[in-house]
Amino acid sequence: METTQAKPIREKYVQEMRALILGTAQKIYKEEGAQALTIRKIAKQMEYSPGIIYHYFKNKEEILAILREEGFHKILHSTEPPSSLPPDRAMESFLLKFCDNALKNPDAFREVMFDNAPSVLEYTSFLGEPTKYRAVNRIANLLNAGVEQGQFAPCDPALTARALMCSLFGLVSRLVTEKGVAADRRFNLLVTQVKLLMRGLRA
Amino acid sequence: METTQAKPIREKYVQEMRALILGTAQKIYKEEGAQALTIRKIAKQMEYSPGIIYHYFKNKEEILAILREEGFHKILHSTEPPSSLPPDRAMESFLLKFCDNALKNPDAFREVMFDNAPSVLEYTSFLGEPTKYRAVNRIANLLNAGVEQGQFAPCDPALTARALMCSLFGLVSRLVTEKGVAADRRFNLLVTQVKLLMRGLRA
Amino acid sequence: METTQAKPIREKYVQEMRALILGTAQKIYKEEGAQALTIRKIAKQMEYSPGIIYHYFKNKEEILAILREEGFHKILHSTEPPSSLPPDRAMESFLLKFCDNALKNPDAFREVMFDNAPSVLEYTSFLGEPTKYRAVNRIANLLNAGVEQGQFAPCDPALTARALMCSLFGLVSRLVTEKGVAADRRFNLLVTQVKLLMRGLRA
Amino acid sequence: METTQAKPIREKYVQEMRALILGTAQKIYKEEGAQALTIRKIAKQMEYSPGIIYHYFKNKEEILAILREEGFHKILHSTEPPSSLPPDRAMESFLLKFCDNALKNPDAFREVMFDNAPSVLEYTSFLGEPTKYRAVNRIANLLNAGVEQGQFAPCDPALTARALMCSLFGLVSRLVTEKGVAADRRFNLLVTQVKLLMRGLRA
DNA sequence: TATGAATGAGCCTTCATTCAT
DNA sequence: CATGAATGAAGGCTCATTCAT
Repeated sequence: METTQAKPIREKYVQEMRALILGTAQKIYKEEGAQALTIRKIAKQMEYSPGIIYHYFKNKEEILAILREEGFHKILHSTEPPSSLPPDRAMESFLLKFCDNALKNPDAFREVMFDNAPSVLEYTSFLGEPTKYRAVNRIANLLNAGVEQGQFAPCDPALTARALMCSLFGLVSRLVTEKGVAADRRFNLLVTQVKLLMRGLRA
Repeated sequence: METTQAKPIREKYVQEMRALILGTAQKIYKEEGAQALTIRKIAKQMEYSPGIIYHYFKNKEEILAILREEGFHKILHSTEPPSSLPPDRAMESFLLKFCDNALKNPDAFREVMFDNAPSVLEYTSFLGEPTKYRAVNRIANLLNAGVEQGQFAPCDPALTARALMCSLFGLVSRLVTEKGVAADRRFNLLVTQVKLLMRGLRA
Repeated sequence: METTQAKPIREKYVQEMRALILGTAQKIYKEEGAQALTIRKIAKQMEYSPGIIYHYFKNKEEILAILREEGFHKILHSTEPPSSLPPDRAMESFLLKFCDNALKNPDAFREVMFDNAPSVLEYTSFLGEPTKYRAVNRIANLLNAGVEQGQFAPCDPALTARALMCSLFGLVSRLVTEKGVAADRRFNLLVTQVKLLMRGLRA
Repeated sequence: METTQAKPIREKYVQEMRALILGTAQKIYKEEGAQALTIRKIAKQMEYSPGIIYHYFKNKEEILAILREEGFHKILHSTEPPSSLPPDRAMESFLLKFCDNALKNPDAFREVMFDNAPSVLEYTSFLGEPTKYRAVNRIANLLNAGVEQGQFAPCDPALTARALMCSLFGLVSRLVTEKGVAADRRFNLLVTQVKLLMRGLRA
C-alpha cells in the first residue's frame, strides 16, 4: 500500500523545513549580523508565522547551536592530502589551499573562529602548544622539513608556524568580514600575502 | 551685555554633557558588551533621566557612531608620530607598536574588528581602496619610502601594506580571542611575526 | 446490509474516544493543575495528534465544562443510602462518610466548591433556603428526627444543618488545600471535628 | 521656592499609580480569576499601554506578591487584644470577632485562603503543627485555660482548636463565596455556628 | 478517521523615543 | 535645562484552533 510511505515523506518534509529555517537564519546572520537574527525575522523572510518555527526547533538557542556546530565541521575538519612536493613548494601550496578552503564557508569561518566560548576555543585555539588545529601542526612539519633541507632559514618552527597561521587567519578573517572585495582583488591579496610570507621564510 | 557671553558658556556646557554621556556609554560598552548598552542604562549611571540624552544627541545611533569612531581612533587611528628613522627601522617599530596598541583594548578590538555590520565596516574595512584605516596608509607610505631607498624589495605597496596589516590583525585577533596566552609567549609570538614579515620585505 | 450496524458501532467508538480524552484531561488536571491542561498535552499523552480532539469536542471549553459537571456529580450528588440507625448514630455516621467521600476527589472538590460563578453557585450554595445540596437537606432531616426523639437538644434544624455543613466543609476545604497532612493526622482531625459537633448537638 | 515640592508630588503620583495598578489587578483577579490576570489586561482596563506597568513594578510577580501580601495582612494578622474575660466568654467573643473580621475583606479572604500555592500555604496552613496562623494558636490558648478552669471538657487543645477553626473557616468561606445571603441570615448562621461549637466544648 | 503543519492571538518583557511639565 | 511618564514596536515563546491531506 502507498500509505506506508506517508511517514518518510513527512520526515523528509520536516528535514526540508528545518534546512529552510537554518538556511534563512544563516542568511540573516551573514547579511545583518548576529544581533539582527530574530525568530520573527526568520519567519517573516520565509513568509511564515513566527510560531511555526517552534514546530521544528525547540527554541532560538537550538538554531544557533546547530549553526555553530555546522560551522565547526566545515572549518576545522577539512584535510589536505600530504604533498610529495619539496617543502617550500608544498608550503606555498598548502598556504594557498588553506585559504581557498576557508573561503568556501565564509560564514562558518566567522561563526567558529570568532567565537571565544571556552567550548569552542578548545578546538580553535592554536597560539598555545599543543593545538588541536591540524593546519598549524601541518605547517610546523613542513617548516621542520624545509629548514632541514636548507630551503628555509633556521627558525623556531612552532612559533613560526603560528605566525604564518595568524597571517593567513588575518587575511581570511578580513575577506569573510569585509563585503564586496572583488574576486581578482581577493586573488591579488592572497598571492601577495603568500609571497610575502614565503620570502620571509626562505634561507 | 552678559548675553554675548552666554553662548560660549552654554556651548561649553553642551560639550561637557556630550562627553559625559559618551564616556558613560563607553564604560558600559566596555564592561558589559554592545547589547547591554541602552539609553536607560546610560542615563541611570549618570544619575540623569533618559530623556535628557536626546537633548545632546539625535538618537542612540549617533552615540554608537561616535563611540565607534572613537574606538577606531583607539584601534584604527592610533597614530605614532612620524619617525625620523630609516624606513625599515620605522616599519619594524611601527608594526610592533601597532600590536602593542591594539592589545591595550582587547574588547574594543573584538567588538569593532569582528563586526560585519555595514555601518561598522565603513570604518574598519581596509582590503579595498581607499581605506579609512590610517595604519594601512601609513604602512603603505613606509613601504614606498623603503622601496625607493632600496631597503625593501620592489612590491605593490598598496597590496603589500594590506598583507602586512592582515598578518598583524590575525595575530592580534587570536591574542584577544584565545584566553590565557602567557605574557612571554605573547611577546615571542609578536617578535616572531614581525621578524618574519620584515624578512619578507627586505631587498 | 452491514451499514445498518455501522452507526451504533461508530457511535460507540465516538463515546470511547470522548471518554479517553476526558480521562486524559482529568489526569493532567489532577496531576499538574488547571493551567497545565492544554489540548496539545492531552493529545501527546494519548499519543494522538492535537487536531483529533476537535473531532470529538467542539473546543477546550466543552471539555472543561464536562470535567466540571463530572466533578459536580462526585461532590454534590453522592448519596448515602438512608440508614436505619437511630438519628444520633445515623448523624455521626453521615458526617464521617460525607467527609470521606468528599476527600476522594480533592481536586474536584476545590474546583467545584471554591467556584463563585453564578452558574456553579446555583448548585453549590446552601446557606440560603431551599438548597439543591442534598447532604444539607439530609442532615436537616436527621436533626429533625433526633430532636423529636429527644437525642438532640432543640434547635432550628435548617440553621443548624447549615452550621454542621459549614464545619465539615471547612475541614474538607483545608484538607484538600493544605498539602502533606499525614493520614493519621487527617483521621484525628476528622474524629475531633465530628465529636465536637456531636457534643454540640446532644440534648 | 515652589520647586522644592516637586519631588513629593512626583512621589505621591507614583504611589497613586501603583495603587491604581494594584487596584485594577485586584479587580480583575476578583472578577475573572487568577488566570485571567495579565499585564496587558491591567493596562487595557486602565487605558494605558502595557509597558508603563513596568515603570511602577519590576514584573508581574511583584504585583502578585503585593496582592498576596496585602491579603495576608488583612486576613492573617488581624489581632484581637487579649481579653480579661473568663475563657469561655473570651472564646465565644473571639470566635464571633474572628468571623466579623474576616468578613470585612471577603475578596482578600478568598484570594488568600483558597490559594494552594506553597508560598501562600506557608502562611495559611494550620492543620499541621506548628502554624503561623495566629488565630489558631489563640484559640488553643483559650482552650487550655478553659479546660484548666473546668469550663471546657477535657480535650486535645491543638486538635480541637483546629476543628473550631475549620468550622469558622467553613462558614466564612461560604459567606464570601455565596452571593446574596441577607445580613440577618448571616447573623443567624453565625450565632448558630458559634453556639453549636460552644455547646460542644462545655464541660 | 486522523494527521500535523500552520496561523493568529496572546503572554511577559525591554527599549528607543517623545512630550507635557 | 531637565524630568520621567508614557507609548509603540519589537523580542522570545505558547497555545487553541483550523484545514489540506
